[in-house]
Amino acid sequence: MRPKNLAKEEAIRSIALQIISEEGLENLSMQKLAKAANISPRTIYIKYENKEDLLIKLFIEEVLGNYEKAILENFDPKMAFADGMKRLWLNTFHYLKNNKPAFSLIRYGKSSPLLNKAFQEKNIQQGAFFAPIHTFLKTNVRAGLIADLPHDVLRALIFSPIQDLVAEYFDHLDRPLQIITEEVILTSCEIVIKGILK
Amino acid sequence: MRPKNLAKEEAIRSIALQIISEEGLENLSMQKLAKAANISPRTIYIKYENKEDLLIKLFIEEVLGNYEKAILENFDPKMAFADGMKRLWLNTFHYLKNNKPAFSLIRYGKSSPLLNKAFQEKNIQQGAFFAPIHTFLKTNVRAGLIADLPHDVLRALIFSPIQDLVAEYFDHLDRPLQIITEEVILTSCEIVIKGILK
DNA sequence: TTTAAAAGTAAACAAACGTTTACTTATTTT
DNA sequence: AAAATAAGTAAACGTTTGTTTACTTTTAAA
Repeated sequence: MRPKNLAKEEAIRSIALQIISEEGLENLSMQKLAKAANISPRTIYIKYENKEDLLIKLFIEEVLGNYEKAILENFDPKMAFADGMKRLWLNTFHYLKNNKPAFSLIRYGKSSPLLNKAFQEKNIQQGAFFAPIHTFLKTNVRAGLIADLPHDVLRALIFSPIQDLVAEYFDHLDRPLQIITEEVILTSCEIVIKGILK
Repeated sequence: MRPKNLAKEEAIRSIALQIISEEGLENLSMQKLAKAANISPRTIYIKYENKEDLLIKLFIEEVLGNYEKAILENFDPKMAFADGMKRLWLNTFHYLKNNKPAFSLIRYGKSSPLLNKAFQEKNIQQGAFFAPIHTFLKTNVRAGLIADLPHDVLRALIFSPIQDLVAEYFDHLDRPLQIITEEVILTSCEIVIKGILK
């Protein structure tokens, strides 16, 4: 039998992300994607059941999977709190800043009911994404080092600013004065650490 | 001449938001909207040039306009820093929690290139949204009370957590234990204040 | 009371949509 | 070398898309 062309699978994913990033999820169509990837629409349906299946797999497996791997690089839940935080923030900053298409779909993951629902289900059924971060926060709460708040609340306090800072990095990209630098990220991280430490 | 039916205009806006919130921006169509609002598609085009115009006006004028008004209620840039922060956080929490359709479109404003671009342009050309907050932060930076960082960075540090907490409020709505309460919001606000104060 | 004109409707337009049908190509196994 | 079969294509399916055309209704002003 004929073996599948992995380059075409990769093209489907990367070009879908590119369209979403440049034109928006609401302007992604199967036919546009096929044309841009230089394949027949039918080829997409070999790998994916339908458009929703494509979007969900792209989001959960491709984007969130890679994002998780990148964020957790050189991170260990047993690190000292401030060190762990800085590692996570810098990993997030560098990965997202160099992967705008992935970042775009991640943002849609919080807007689109389809993607948000898929994320919740995955998070409940198959063990949470970013489990080491869960451990990290729990450990530091138990050690009495940081505020004793539910995990989801801590996550919002600690990681939403860095995601918004990356968004600002992209928004300011074409302006003369680039304000979101690694130095600003580290300063911001220290501010967040200061707030959360008891 | 026949006067325009304001109830129909209002229906267009509120039902559009409802569809976006329940089915996603990517599933809003002019025909679906017309049918749900019990009007002819043509009627939408009396008030709006086209679909993009509708979305932009809905986002900028309707949603962000009301959001701004609600957030700034009983707020004064001259308030003490902690008081101002708590006022802004509580206003945000109460308004968004009671206006899920508006919150949905606000989230799309950070995902969708169309809406994000419209926001940037409006923010630059016609004076910034949330100008009193700008003043508030600037004043407190100048007074040496809070970290001296660019306004956009301060905004990310201070307001992205509350928006994410509201998202979690909605995500947890149907679960037995509601964790995002006003008490949690105030505790979180104090943590953010502690971090940002010099 | 007629008239001007915007508001509004029902139905239709071409184009694009998600998806499938009918078929060809390429490769492994026999 | 033949048979089996998944990968892949080109073209089309019926539906829905955003938008418009042709027309009717409703009101304020003349």
